[in-house]
Amino acid sequence: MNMNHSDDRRDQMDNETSDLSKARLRAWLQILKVSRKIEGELREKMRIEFGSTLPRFDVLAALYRERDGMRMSELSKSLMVSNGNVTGIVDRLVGEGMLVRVPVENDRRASIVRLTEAGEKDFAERALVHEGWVSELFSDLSASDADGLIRILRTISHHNEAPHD
Amino acid sequence: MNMNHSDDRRDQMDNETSDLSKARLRAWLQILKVSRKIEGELREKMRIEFGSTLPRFDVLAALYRERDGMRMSELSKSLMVSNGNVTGIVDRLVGEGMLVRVPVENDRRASIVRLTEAGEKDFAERALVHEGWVSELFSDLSASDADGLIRILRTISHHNEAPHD
DNA sequence: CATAAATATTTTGAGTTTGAAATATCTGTG
DNA sequence: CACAGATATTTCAAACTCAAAATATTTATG
Repeated sequence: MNMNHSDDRRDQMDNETSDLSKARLRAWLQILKVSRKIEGELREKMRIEFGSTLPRFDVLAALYRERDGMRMSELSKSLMVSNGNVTGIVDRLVGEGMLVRVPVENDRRASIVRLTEAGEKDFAERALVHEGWVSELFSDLSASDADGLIRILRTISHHNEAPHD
Repeated sequence: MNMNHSDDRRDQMDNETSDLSKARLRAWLQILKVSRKIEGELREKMRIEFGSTLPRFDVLAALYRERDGMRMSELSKSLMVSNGNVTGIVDRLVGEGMLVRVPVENDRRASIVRLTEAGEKDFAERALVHEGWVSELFSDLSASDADGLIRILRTISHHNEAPHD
């Protein structure tokens, strides 16, 4: 009966802080837990089976989807890592003969990175094995739960989308 | 009509590879995408608001839940990172006056790491702000979707639990 | 056309991360 | 008690990661 505006707001905050907010925090911590666990498993398998690493696999995967190659900036945006980071990974993959840097016509600042023939062939094989690993690690995930998971995660991604370009 | 055993198996594999297996791979990629995006946001906020980092926050959080302190090995197991990693993070947090290393009675190999009074106070404040950030980043996540997400992710965690110790 | 601003990439320095090796200590077996 | 193996932690080298600074080039503006 004696509630004023600040009481209202405080009560609302308290509820949010102790219930929904906590549930979201738990959800985030669970996402973190699963992604760390799975990344750890995949990293070890990559190392043992392919003598390679996850970041390299990610770069190869991005370039396998874009057979005409990508610019460094496109690559770093697509992988959500910094430009400087991609430089190092690509350097190593070039050293391994998986990638080549191709100069861009009419823009000498930029270069296109693309898979070599060997890189394409190697990655195609690795991708199949990788998919098998993931399916195994997620073998308790039914088709409907997979769909549910994707739907829920998309609502989160969309909210945190890069401000409209 | 003319199917033999190997045909059966191949068809089954093909179905799994092209359907359930692909759905699970998509689910994994979506987990990865969300966790990278959210980690990036939180990293930036940590840096700007607290002049600190996520790994340090994670260590403080683990020790805030265990006020009597933890051993280095417990800490690294709890955070799912390597021993050597924790050593460096703890070194820096000790340097900042947030943590202390306390020798363990009867075992001179080990030491217990725990929050200092200042560390406890600082972290308590940061944790509240952090929870607010997460709730904001997850603001499109309803209570029931948060619960659904947690349930599904738990089925994945449990499958990949450390082999019973 | 000069040149300021924008863009693409690399370099740099600090921090994080791993896996393996090294160090120190403890425990169990003879 | 000796000492082999187990355990706890640190050290190490290589890789990854970021944010900021530096470099090179292009574009737009006066």
